[in-house]
Amino acid sequence: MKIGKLAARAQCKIETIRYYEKAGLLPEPQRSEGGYREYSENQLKRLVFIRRSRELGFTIEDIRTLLELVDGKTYSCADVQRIAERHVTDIRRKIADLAKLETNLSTLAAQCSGDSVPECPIIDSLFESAKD
Amino acid sequence: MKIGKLAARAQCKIETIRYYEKAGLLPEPQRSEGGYREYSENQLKRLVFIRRSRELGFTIEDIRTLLELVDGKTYSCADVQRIAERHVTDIRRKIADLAKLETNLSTLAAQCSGDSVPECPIIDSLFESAKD
DNA sequence: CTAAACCCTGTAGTAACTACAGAGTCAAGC
DNA sequence: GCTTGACTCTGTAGTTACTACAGGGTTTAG
Repeated sequence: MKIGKLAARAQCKIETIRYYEKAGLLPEPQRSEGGYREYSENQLKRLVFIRRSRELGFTIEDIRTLLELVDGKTYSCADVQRIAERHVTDIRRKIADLAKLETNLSTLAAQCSGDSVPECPIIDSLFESAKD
Repeated sequence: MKIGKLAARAQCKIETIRYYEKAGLLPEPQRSEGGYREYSENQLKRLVFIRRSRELGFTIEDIRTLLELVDGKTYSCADVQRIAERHVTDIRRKIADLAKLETNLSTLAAQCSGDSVPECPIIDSLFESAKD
């Protein structure tokens, strides 16, 4: 199958596939006489693996590691679990940061009068130098 | 004061200040004979405003808008509130996305045996084509 | 046989910085 | 007077994970 078909079946863009190839996540595929990339079902599986990993928020680096483990057939469940748990920790930290932000910002927004006057607690607070 | 002092007092890097200048958030300051940037206390206040806005997660574009409102002295509390509330909505969406991710990923990680065997529910799930 | 649909490479753009390289300026100490 | 070190300057390239062209070549349907 050619790259367009692969992209449609894997639900990603053609450029993204070429990007993954350059990044070393997908091996260079065979080429047709005219120089077109030709993909197999296995390549499709691999691409879906990559897409799903990205949807779970793994970085390209993480995915490279996961694929190396898979390719080397040397991976253990524990290796993968370790990568996943580090990632979960990251996500939890991000959530906590955003939650703090949300609290701060909605507190400030709630203090706004909503009037068309040039006095605004948000602006005032941004100009203050102190910080909690 | 020169850029190094400004950076120290505003708690940001020298390069960041020059970046903000290029981005149009900070006006081009006066120069000394030798060509060094010279800053006033007002410039410091403005930079702190920018830094604090960034800490609250506003984009450079948002900050440009806020500063235009402030500079034009035409801003109303309602304008600012609108920008802030759009941002809060963004943050809430991001939190929800991350929370979903966290649930998925920690469910998967919990299924891992943690053994040094090459069978792993995470890898298996990534290779599946179906998706909820 | 030609026009549309597909594919190719390579480069530049995105956000918000950060990190140099290679050069110039300034103040203090000897 | 000179040197050394700390500071600053501009300009460019790198970061992440793509996306969007430009300017070509290939394939296929009518």
